Order: sequence, then C-alpha cells, then structure tokens
Amino acid sequence: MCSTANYVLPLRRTCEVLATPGRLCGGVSMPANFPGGKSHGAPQDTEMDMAWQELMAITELQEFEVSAEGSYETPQYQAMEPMVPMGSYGMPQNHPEPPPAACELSTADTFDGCYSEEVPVCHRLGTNNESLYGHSDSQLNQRMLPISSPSCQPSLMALRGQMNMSCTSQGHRRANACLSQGLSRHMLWTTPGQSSHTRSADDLESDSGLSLGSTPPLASPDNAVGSVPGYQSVDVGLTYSDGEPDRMTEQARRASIHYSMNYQNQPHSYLHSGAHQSYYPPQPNLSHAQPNVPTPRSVKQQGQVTALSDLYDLGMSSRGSSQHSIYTKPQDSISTPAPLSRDERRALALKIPFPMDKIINLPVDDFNELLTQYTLTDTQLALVRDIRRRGKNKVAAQNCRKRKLESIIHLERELNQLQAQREHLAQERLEFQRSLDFIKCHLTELYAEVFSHLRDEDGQPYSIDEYCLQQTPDGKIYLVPQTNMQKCEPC
DNA sequence: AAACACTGTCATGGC
DNA sequence: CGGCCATGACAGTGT
Repeated sequence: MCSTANYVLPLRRTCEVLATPGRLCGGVSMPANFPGGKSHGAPQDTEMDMAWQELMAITELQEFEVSAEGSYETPQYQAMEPMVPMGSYGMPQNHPEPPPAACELSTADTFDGCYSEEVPVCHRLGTNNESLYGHSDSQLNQRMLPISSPSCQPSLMALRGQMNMSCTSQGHRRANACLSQGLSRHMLWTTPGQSSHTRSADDLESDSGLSLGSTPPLASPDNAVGSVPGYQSVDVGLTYSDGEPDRMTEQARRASIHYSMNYQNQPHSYLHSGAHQSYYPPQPNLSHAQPNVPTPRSVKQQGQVTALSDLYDLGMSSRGSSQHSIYTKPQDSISTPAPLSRDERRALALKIPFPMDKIINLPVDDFNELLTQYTLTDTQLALVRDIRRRGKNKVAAQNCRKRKLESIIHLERELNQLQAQREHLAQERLEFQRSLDFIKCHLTELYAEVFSHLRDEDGQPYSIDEYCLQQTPDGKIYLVPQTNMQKCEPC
C-alpha cells in the first residue's frame, strides 16, 4: 500500500524530464535517482511519504500571504495561484494561544498536536495516508497547483529562504485614541482672530440691525433718527439708545408698550395676531440650539418665556426679548420684562402696523399682500423687509447650527466606530501573520525532511544547500541544482 | 480678566 | 431677477 514507488514517481519523472535539455530554465538536468522499492526501507519511506504529502499540502500555502509592511515580499508567492481559502487552515484566533512565530516545531509530535489543528487540510491528508499513497502521480499532480506564469518556476527554495525572515511589522500602531478627543467641538467652532477685528461705530450700528447691502441706509431707523428726514417725521415718543438696550428705562418700556397697545385698534394689531406669537420672532425650537440637554440657559429661556406669557396675559404686546438679552437673567421677571429686540423697537419706532411673526413667517405672496393693505413709507417698507430677512436668517442660523452639531456628533460616532474597526483589523492581521509564520516554519521543516530522504544514484543524500525543489506548472516536482535554481530566480 | 458657549447678524453663494 | 436657504465669519453677551 505505502509503496514508495508511487511516491517517488514524480521525482523519477523528474529525472526523466530533467534529462531533457531546456526544460528547466536553461535545461539544467540533474538526474535524481530516488530509491524505490524496498531497498531503502519501508519505515523511512512511510515517514517520507507523510512528510511529502504534508509538503504538497503546504505548497499550496505558498500563496497564503499576508502582506506585511515591507516585511515579506516574495515574487514567487505572488506569482502563484489560486489561493487556498484562509478558513481552511483555521485561524489562530480560534485557539487560546497563538502558534509560535519562530520555528519551534521540530518534532512530528508537535505537528500532530499543533499543525494538524492549525491546518485542517494537512490533518485530513494525514488521516488518509493509504489512499494518498495509492495515488498515481497524476493524482498527486492534481494536488499541485499550477503556476500562473509558466516562464517563472516557483521555487520551494524561495520559501526556505524566507524562513528566517521575521515579521517585525506585526506591531500595529495603536489607533489614535486622542483623535476623537481632539476633534472637539470647540476646535471646530473657534474662528481665529475673531476678536482682532474691531468695528467702527457705524459697524456696530450695522450689527445692531443695519442692512448694509440689501437695504438703503434709510432703512435703518436707528441711524435715521438723526439723519434721515423720513424718519425724523416719526415721533414715537420714546428715547432709547440702541446700543444700550439694557438701559432702557422702565418708563420708556412702558411707553413703548403703551405705544404698541395703541395698535389694538388697527386691523392687524399686535394683539390680534395672537397673544403669544405676536411680536415674537419664530423660535422654531429653542431646544435646537441645545438638543436634549437642558442647559441653564435653556432653563432661563423657559423662565423668560413664562414671564413673557405673563406679560401677554396682562395684555402687553411686548415680547420682552432682545437679541442678546433674551437670555438675560431676569432680575425681576415679573415686574421687569426683558427689553425689546432691536427690530421690535424699530418696528415700534416706525409704527409698523403688523406683528413680527407675520412679517417673518408669512409666505412672500401673503407678505406682499399684507404690505399692500397699508400705506408704508420707504423707511417702513425697508425696515419690514429687513425684519423679515433677519428673522428668517435667524431661524436659518439656528437650524444650521443644529445641523452642524448633529453632524459633529455623527462624525465623532463614526470616528469611534472606525477606530474600533481599525484595531480589530490590526489584531486580525497580527494573528494572520503569526499563522503565516508558523506555516512557513512548518514548510521549512518539511522541506528539510524531504531532502533528508532523497538519495542520489550512489545512495548519498542531496545537500539542501546545493539542490532545491521546484514545481512546474503541471504540478511536477523537480530537483534542481541550487546554482541553476538561482539562475532561474530572476525569471 | 480670559476662555468659552450661545446667539444674532451680515455677506455670500447656490437654487 | 427676486426670494429663500445654508453657511462662514464676526461681534455682543452671559457664564
């Protein structure tokens, strides 16, 4: 059954083939007379057969290459195909302890105990030795993988030559855990040199509501108070400094409220537009700016709204919120409402006869229709359009910031996931590399074992340093002199 | 006082 | 072409 004749057939044919000039990269032939029959002892042959079968199986592994960064580049490996599915060899991660990276497997027992588990293919082969021994060389050849490039002879020596290569690239760089932390919201929000720009007094006024480009200067009543004739004709009966809203006296505030209440007689008075919404720019969702987490500021906002509601309940149309003072800590939220916003004050000053929410939220057609219902001066029209523009932009800015925050949260989450995935892949790569090192080590030992059983015509062993085994595209194995082998390597 | 967060506003570009 | 929207930038305000 375990006839070594079957085993040595390929090598006998090797001798025959090698006798043909030009077959192996220059036609170097080296007759390898392998002991056949019983003259060399069955036990030795059996052991050799097993080693050979394992070697043939391992040969398929020549393509099993985990590309390590500059650590393991072998053209012969890359030229071979196809690749054995990795799963067939059992990844070391299934074992509590990974196989040793160095050649520690010098005994067959070690193979049985380790490699057979690591490489199920070999295990399978080892348990079916008899049938394997009965294979004809063609059957054995079927187990040998073809070479992708016939002109380039794959060399088992290439594997042997790599046996000493250490896989130093296993160490993966730990994912930068600080990256996520570094991507702080603050970093994204901060704009350098913000405070370096100083505005002139006019600029400050523009910040207080002047529309520099879209609206002619007369559209700004704050400026127009002293400079625009059209505005001078407006007597609102109150004085305030736009730049000092907090200094708005209670008397002035009451005056403004009283003034606004005069609009109750108008067809679209502030109160008619809805008590809680009148003069109240759209606050689509105050929680937008601070999603989910109620900040002290949002609490204050709520309190402010409550106070405003009280005001409205009292019949006051004042919204009581300034663009910057809406979050002002209510010193006396009941008796002292927050000052009006600039636009609200301007609207009051110019006697705009409809509420802020309508100015801002009405569709453009309705808005234009609303404007046609009143005879407004150019100043008033400009102010109304500015109020509308600013109000819409305010909402847009709030939404924009909300989206920005959500985007940052999403990206941070994604970053964490990618970092975890990267670490997982790095670990997997390390395990693959260990497995590959083990397989290489095993292959080297099998290679040496095969050589130890080869004999020339005089019964002398072949030197592993002088000869090498080569596999041809048809799967045959040849014994080639090392010097010729080296000559063939460049191809 | 400095740093930071939040907000409103403007300018700009795209639709 | 006007209106709307999105967004970066800036400044004011509060914590």
